[in-house]
Amino acid sequence: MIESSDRTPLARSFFDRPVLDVAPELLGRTLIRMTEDGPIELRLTEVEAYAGESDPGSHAYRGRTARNEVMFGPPGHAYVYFTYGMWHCLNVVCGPEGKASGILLRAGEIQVGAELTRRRRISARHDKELAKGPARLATALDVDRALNGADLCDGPAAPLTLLQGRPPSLDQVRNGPRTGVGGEGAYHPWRFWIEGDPTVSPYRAHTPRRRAT
DNA sequence: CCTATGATGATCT
DNA sequence: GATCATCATAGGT
Repeated sequence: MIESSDRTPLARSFFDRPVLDVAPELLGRTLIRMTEDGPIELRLTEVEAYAGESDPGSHAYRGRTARNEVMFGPPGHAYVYFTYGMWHCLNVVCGPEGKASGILLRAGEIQVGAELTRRRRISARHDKELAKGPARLATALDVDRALNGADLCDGPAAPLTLLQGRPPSLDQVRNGPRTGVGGEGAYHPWRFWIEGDPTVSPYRAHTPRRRAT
């Protein structure tokens, strides 16, 4: 009974709520990535909410574009973007359809398939670093823009699925400012993590780029 | 442990 | 042309 419940994908209605309600409840959930070499399972320990057109930190702040259109679509799908010329990041769309949103999956603990992730994460010195940071998480799970728009509620055989997992007790959930997000009005305490978990990434304040010479 | 910096390209102005 | 929801590395403490 408990076993079968653990393998149940999160219902789409779980995501069809405001991001700030969904984000803390994603902690402890299991993300399954089905690869050609086998499944990888990760327990989410850190996420960050982006509230769409009203949020200066959000990719959707300036309205709908080709890149961010998935953020405006139905909840329970993946929004994947490419950044800094090298990295991918994975978000979950939630909220009512038509209202842009995203929750950045920032870190997690690899529970199944660690040997598959180590191939892509050569520089990780400890397994706790395999998915410690959003681009590391995407790299470990072999996520790129081919998965942009993927349905996360389609069952464990799909390329990407969110399961119910093992949520932490509420007194272990913390929140604080978002990492690396700058700009006027962008400072909201919308980063959520499991306190004391060794896979949570270190906080980094936003630092403006130096101008090119 | 820490901070500073270069890598690399899509996106938007 | 500037910005960007980042990471790995080098070198100092």
